[in-house]
Amino acid sequence: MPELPEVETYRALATRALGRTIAAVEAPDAWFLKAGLRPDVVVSTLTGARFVADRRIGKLLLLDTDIGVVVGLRFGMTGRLLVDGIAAIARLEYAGARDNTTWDRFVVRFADGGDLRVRDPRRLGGVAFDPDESRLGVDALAVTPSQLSALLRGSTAPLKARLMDQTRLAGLGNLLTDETLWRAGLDPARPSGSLSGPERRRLHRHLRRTLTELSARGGSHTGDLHIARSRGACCPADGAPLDRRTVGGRTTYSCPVHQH
DNA sequence: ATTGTGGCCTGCCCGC
DNA sequence: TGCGGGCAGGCCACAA
Repeated sequence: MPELPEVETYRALATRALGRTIAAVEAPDAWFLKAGLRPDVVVSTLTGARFVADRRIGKLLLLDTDIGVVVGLRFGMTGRLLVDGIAAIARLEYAGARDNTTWDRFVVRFADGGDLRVRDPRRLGGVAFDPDESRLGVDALAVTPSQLSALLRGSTAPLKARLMDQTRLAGLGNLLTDETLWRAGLDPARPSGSLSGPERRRLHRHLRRTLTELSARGGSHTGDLHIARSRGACCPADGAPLDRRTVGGRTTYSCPVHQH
């Protein structure tokens, strides 16, 4: 599903859409529009405008326009971005293999004939104008060791829940978090504030490494833990049967032997 | 304020 | 072969 690496790929693809005049907008699914946005408002506002910058904070893709409005795109767990018929990601975990234009929830047509579209089978994503960027924490790709320590310190919430709290750290979803904690040898259910200094530094190191490695491999579903889980239920590191639990309200896989 | 829970949405997989 | 229940998780509203 779209976590930070996928949305970063979407952002790079969206660069193709910059500077092109918007000739038409289709918002066929009013439910997909968030924060009170209405289809007629989306259409009338964006028609004639142009995107001038692409940005990303965590899993939120931001497209600045030349009229001052910022278009915020969220992709939920099955949303994909296509520009000029090019998909940033061909197939998405959990999203199904088929392509279907009836899943296009938001389409921007350019005067030159191309288009930008959000294709989301399960409709868990959304489009908003001027999303509140201050509600998102520091981006997981940019977080410093001291920032990570600060957001963990003093909290009794499970480590996994804290790392997935988008208001504190933006970009990690279920798969990336499980993979990072598995690599760092940390129990997802540990109280966040219980980590020692060395453990926090270890977590930071593995967070960075996991993000860059999985991005290079092709996405948040390419982690060693995730791949192993689909084959069997044994830890790829030490062969122990993996634990399957609910932590922070999410299905969680971890190794009882090397994660503490 | 912080932490926890349930519901939204729908394609797909499994068992009958 | 068809059917139905359960599952997946990002995000938000709401409860404690």
